[in-house]
Amino acid sequence: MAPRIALVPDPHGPGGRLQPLDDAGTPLGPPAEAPDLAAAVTAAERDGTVRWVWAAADSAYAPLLPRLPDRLARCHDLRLVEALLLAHEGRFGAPRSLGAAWARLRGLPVPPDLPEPGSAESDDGQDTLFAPDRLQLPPGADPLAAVVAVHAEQQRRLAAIQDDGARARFRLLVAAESAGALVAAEMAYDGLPWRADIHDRLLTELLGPRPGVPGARPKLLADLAAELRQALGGRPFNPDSHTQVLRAFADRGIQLGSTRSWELKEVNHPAARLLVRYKELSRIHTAHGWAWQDAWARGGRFRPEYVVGGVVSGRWASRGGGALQIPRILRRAVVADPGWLLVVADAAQLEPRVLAALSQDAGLARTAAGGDLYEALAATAFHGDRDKAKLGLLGAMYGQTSGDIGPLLNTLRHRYPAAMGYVEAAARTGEDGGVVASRLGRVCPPPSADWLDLTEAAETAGDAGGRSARARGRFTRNFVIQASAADWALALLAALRRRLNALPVAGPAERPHLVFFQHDEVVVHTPANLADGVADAVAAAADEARLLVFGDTPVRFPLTTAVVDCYADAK
DNA sequence: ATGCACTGCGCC
DNA sequence: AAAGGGCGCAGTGCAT
Repeated sequence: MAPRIALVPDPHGPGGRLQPLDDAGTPLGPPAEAPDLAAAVTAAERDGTVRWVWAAADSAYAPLLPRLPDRLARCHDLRLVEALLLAHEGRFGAPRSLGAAWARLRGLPVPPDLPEPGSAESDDGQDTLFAPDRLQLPPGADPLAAVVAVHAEQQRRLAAIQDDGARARFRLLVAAESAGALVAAEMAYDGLPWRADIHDRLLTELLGPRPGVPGARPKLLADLAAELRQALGGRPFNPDSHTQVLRAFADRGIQLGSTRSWELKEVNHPAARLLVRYKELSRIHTAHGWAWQDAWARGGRFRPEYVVGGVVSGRWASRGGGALQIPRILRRAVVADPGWLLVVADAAQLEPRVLAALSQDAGLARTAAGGDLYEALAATAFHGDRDKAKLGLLGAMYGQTSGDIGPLLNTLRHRYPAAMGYVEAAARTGEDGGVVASRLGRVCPPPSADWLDLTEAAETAGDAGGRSARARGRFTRNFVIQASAADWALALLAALRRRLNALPVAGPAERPHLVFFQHDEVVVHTPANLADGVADAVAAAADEARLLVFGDTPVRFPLTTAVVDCYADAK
């Protein structure tokens, strides 16, 4: 049984080609033609655990999903791994497609990555040098040979990492990132249960009935706009226009610095209250209203596209539908199918726990060894004031210096020197133009050329350089934490996915599956009778992630888990 | 008509 | 004196 198999689907039709490999990526025997790729893949998975090697999940796995009875166990996603390796090797942002990696290997001109479909620069068809399949291989190149060659080279680059611990962690990152590719493709395929009728009822309550004319302002929103106009003297203006709003308020003698809602909330005038309400409702209408439902949530499922590694910190991004910004109020519409339940689990206070584990600060680790970290922190260092403890720690992690936070930071520095030293060292590295890395070795982007110009000129050109340096310090300070939290979350996803696939079920249609993932929170859609088992699996996966990513640490990463019908009932 | 910068706000 | 990290998306207003 080959431990790895390179896989290339035929661009048209159900077939493909397979090439068994050893762990170093060396071919074991000749390639095989598979007239039915899904059947061949399924048969290979029955024989034993395979790590599938492919150019990218969206081209190799997504088309296969509808035809697979079971989900694949493991993969090595060349595009994602290429990006991790390039950053690790100090070549952040170099093209990462199969064709680009292959061209680098052969010393040929490297094709740029294609812009994402749907993005502004996306303009297919003018590319004659490379095939328009996003792999960016030149016409005539053998995709399977390229996959095999690039994979072997990636394995060589991974093996070349000198430090044993760093190499092991980076390999874990490669496996976890690749597992993320599986999860993302599966979640896009399965979709998040979405009750259009409930969504519609919520919108109608908040905004009034759906306007007959698309784009028209719903009744309650129009009423609010009219009230607002009256409150400001009756002259018509567009409440969506910042400049017109500022002018309308100024005409009544109210000087606003901006139209931000936190500023409006401090203005003692009826119009300010109305405008805040208008903005809240208008946002729901424009961002998650009927047009959104038509575009993204049809057939009982919300189907966004997830972008693994879309954020430099390793967090996921999404394309379309604002998947990672679903307003809390609309979570009412996320309801399990009849006979099914949602298991919703989120990591409590993930980032401060990550800081405690990263820095190995004994004192902070003690506060992170159990339940409420902020409570424990408050009891130890802030005379029981939980708000202060939370504010101070968040400020330390974000690089905040404003407000009354100075004394809190001083307390933290005194009590938790290792933890504060850790983030401050990361900030200094960033201010000096260096790069930092997550626990598993995801490396942050280097400063831009503009940044270097600006900071080098700082002494002569006033404060802009210094301000820019401090901004980069805040970025690297936060990066080490946010990216290490993303490491942990990816490990959690991978472990949870494996555990879900191992649960005994009557058939594929009865299998619990991940339907949502948002930085530190997962949602599993499961047949009701399996919900307890799923909850146990999530808890076990969280502890497994802790051990994998942070090893022997007293810090715990507890989950808040709820088994519910409706997502909105989870909190 | 289309692109871009900017503002503002939803989520973590 | 002020100084909070990361995103996606929609709307305005100006430039082309």
